[in-house]
Amino acid sequence: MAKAPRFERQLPEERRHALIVATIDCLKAHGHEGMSVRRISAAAGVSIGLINHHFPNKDELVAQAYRHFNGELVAGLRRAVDNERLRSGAARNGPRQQLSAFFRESFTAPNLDRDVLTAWIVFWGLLRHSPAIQRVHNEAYGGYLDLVKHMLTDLEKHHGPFGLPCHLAAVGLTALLDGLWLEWCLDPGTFRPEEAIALCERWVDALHA
Amino acid sequence: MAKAPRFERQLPEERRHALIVATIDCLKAHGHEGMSVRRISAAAGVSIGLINHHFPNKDELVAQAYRHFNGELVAGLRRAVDNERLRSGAARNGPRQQLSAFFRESFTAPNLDRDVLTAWIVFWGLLRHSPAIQRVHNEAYGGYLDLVKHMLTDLEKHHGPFGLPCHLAAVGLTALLDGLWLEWCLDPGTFRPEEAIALCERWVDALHA
DNA sequence: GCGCTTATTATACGACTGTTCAACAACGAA
DNA sequence: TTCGTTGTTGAACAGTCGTATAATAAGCGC
Repeated sequence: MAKAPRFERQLPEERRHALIVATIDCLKAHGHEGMSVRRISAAAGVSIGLINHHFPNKDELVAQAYRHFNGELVAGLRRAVDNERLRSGAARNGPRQQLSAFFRESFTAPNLDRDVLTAWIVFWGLLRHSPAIQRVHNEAYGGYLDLVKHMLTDLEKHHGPFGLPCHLAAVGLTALLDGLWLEWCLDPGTFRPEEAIALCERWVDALHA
Repeated sequence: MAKAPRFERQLPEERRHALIVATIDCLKAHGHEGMSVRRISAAAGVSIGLINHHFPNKDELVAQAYRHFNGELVAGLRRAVDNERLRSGAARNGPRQQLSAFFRESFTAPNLDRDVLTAWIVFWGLLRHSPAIQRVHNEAYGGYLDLVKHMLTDLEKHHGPFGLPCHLAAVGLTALLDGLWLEWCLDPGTFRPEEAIALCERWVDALHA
């Protein structure tokens, strides 16, 4: 009877991805205390030393986890918007409907999740002092703002000019979105997700004035 | 020649306050890494053990630092609003002008400060898992929301009804304020503080529609 | 001056941190 | 089967962490 192998070798790429996913899980579950090589390696089911074999140091692992985390979020939102754009049906699926889809996606699972905020807070906390996180942030967070800005320019093209510069409109809408999302995650009892969506809808409608 | 005393005894109340202030300084300067008894005691100019003499444990010290931190913020904002209310001059100082003063105060020093966000992020990060922080949060953060809600009810009384429930208006305004403030602190290059104020003013003006 | 209270110090402890490194072993190639 | 590559392990290292504890001394009442 052949003895079972004690572990399975994997391609560096796969293993790195597994470690990144485990890192995100740990940050969502335990916040800042989850950002330790021992918790992460345990969550990934590997030994402690493997992290430093596949990543130069812990900061780089966390930075790549931030890239993946932000990428998944933006991809999910973009997918929801595209689905709305390509949807067939009676209703017209113009820029305004796409924005509504964006709002709905922002304020439903898996985005509206307290654990997600827990991870975000860890990344925000690292932003000031970790160059690796800063590098990823500059490249990744722009994608979110571009998505919002693109939808707003489309809206302005179809429904007439706003009462304020498009850049400012994007700033204001992302602030309202992030602020509502933050408030709800910090204290879900204050208001319901549908109310947050309604506030966003109202804000967009007030642009043409 | 009498030798100088090696240290100065202080009343527990004074020492506790000094330690709380040192804690806030450390959190603003170093984020989560500043939340260590060694850094805090060094910043306060005392030995390590003194913290556990005046506080049952570190969590309690941080929680009281949170209370003081939030209290100072709310007090500063309230003071700015009251100054506007009691100001003599040609312009009428009704609820609308008080809101403007509130916005100006929110988006100028010492409130609009990246270091302040650094401290906030630490507190947010503790909120999920530290009962001590939760206790303070429930009692302290309500003061901020009450302030906003009170100004909005005053405004509604003087300038006619809003197009949405007052509770929702307060939720939306605090979200917009916090979101703008968060965005600016994370990346001050995206927009100028005056633009944030303008967005808030515009949001309030759009309430009567 | 002496004595008492207690604020304050400094050390020690065990637990945890990130990183290094030598030994191990899985798995394809020859 | 044997070899070589290298993904993987786990112990060891030097730090830092929060807390407990004993020794110290400042400052007040007498």
